[in-house]
Amino acid sequence: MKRRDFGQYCGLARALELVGERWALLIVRNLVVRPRRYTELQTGLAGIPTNVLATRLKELEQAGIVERQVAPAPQRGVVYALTDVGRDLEPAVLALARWGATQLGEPQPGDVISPEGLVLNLRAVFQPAQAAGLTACWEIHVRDVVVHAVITDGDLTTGLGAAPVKPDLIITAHVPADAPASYRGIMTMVRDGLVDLSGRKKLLDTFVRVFTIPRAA
Amino acid sequence: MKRRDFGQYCGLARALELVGERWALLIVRNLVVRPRRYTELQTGLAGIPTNVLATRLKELEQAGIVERQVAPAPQRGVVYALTDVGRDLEPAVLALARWGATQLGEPQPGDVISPEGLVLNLRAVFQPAQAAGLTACWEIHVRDVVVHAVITDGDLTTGLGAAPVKPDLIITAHVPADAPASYRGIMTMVRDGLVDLSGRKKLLDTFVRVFTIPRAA
DNA sequence: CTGCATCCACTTTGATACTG
DNA sequence: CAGTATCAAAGTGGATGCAG
Repeated sequence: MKRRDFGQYCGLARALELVGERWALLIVRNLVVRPRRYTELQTGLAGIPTNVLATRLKELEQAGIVERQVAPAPQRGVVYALTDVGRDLEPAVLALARWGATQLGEPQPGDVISPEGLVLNLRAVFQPAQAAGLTACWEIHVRDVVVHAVITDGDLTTGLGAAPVKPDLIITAHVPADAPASYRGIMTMVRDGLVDLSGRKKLLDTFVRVFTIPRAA
Repeated sequence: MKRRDFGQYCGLARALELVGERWALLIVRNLVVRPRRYTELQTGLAGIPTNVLATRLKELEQAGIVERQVAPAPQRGVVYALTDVGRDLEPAVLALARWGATQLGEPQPGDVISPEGLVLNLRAVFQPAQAAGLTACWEIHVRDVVVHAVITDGDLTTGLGAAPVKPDLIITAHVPADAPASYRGIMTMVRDGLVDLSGRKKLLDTFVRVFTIPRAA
C-alpha cells in the first residue's frame, strides 16, 4: 500500500501522512472514548461513506494506530480499538478540538451531538489550573445521552453513561427533540441556569469554571 | 465558496473543516515561524503544487487564519502572516508534531530539512519540566541553516538565524551535502558527540535533556 | 444483521505550462 | 513575484451488492 507523503522529514508532516486524511482523526476521536464496532463507528460518524470507513480503518491499522480485535464472548464480532500509539494521539486531538471549539459558531440544523463528542469536548475544554486539588463528580444528561466527569484531586476522567460513583451533582439539560443539541448550546444552558440540578447545586459554578470554552481570539 | 463539512457540531470536526485539508497545517507551520512570501512558502514546502498553495491561502484567509499583507517598504510584495486565530493553532500543531516525531523512522533520501522544520521541532520536543528555572542560549548550525534556542527562566523562544544574544554554546553539525539532514539525525549526532562545540560545553548535556524526542509507545 | 467490496459520478490533487 | 489555466490521476461520496 503506497501512501502519499510530503517529502519532509518532520514530525508534523509524518503525523499528517498517518492521520491527516479525511475522517481519520474523527475515527480516532470516537475510539479514544472506547473501542467500537464497525457499525457503531458508521452511525457515530454520521455521513462517512462505508468504503471510506473501511479504507481508513485498514490504513490506521497498518499504521499501528488501530487494532482489529475479534470480540471473544457472546458478541463474536469485530471490534476496533486504539493501540498505545493511537492513544498517544489524544493530546493532539484535544489540542485541535480546543482550538476548533473557539471557531464554532451557532449549531446548524442537522448537526448532531454524539456522546463521544460530548465526552471529548469535556476533556478538551477542561482547565486543569481551575481544578487543582479539586475532587468532584458530575453526571450530565442530555436527551437520552448520559455522560460523566469525575475529578479526583485535580485529575479528570470522563466516560459514557452513569458515573462510576454516586455523582455530587446531576445536570439535566432539556433540549427539545427537534433542536440541534451542541456542546456549546448545553454549556450555555448550564451557564444560564436553564438546567435541572439534583445534588450539591453549588458545584454548578465549579463546573462552569472548570469546563470553559476558551474565547475566540 | 462552499466547504465540505462533517455535519457535526464538535470542536475537532470544526478544526478539521478549517485546517484539515492537505497541506493546510504545513502552511500554518511555516507561517508560525514568521510571515512569508508566496514563493518562500512554495520553496519551503518543497512539492506543493502552486495551484493548491494558492487555493489553501485563499481558504485560510477566508477562515481568518491567515492575513494577506502588502509589504510596505522597499520590498513592496505580498506577505502572508498568521492572524491571532492562526497563532492560536500553535499548541495543536506542536502536539501533532510531537506525536509525529515518535513515528518518524529513518530519513529517506530526498527528504529535506528546512529551518522552519528545525525550529518547529525544537519547540515540539521541548520538555518544560526539564527546563524549569533554567536560563541558557544555544545556536545550532547545520550546513547553511542557523537557528537558535533561548531559554529564559524555563521559557523557550526559538527563531531563525543567529541568537539575539551571545550564545552560551554553538553546536555545529557537519552533515554531508549529499546526505539527508533530519532533526532526528542531527539530534543523534548531538547525542553521539559528532558535533563541533564552541562555548560552555557542559550545556550540551543540558540541551540533550531539554530537547528530547519522546520515545515511541 | 454485521462487515465490508464494488461500481459510478463527482471533486480534489499533482504536474506542468503560462501570464500580468 | 504571484499567481491562473489546463488536464490526467487519485480520492471522496453515495448507492448498492453480498458473504458469513
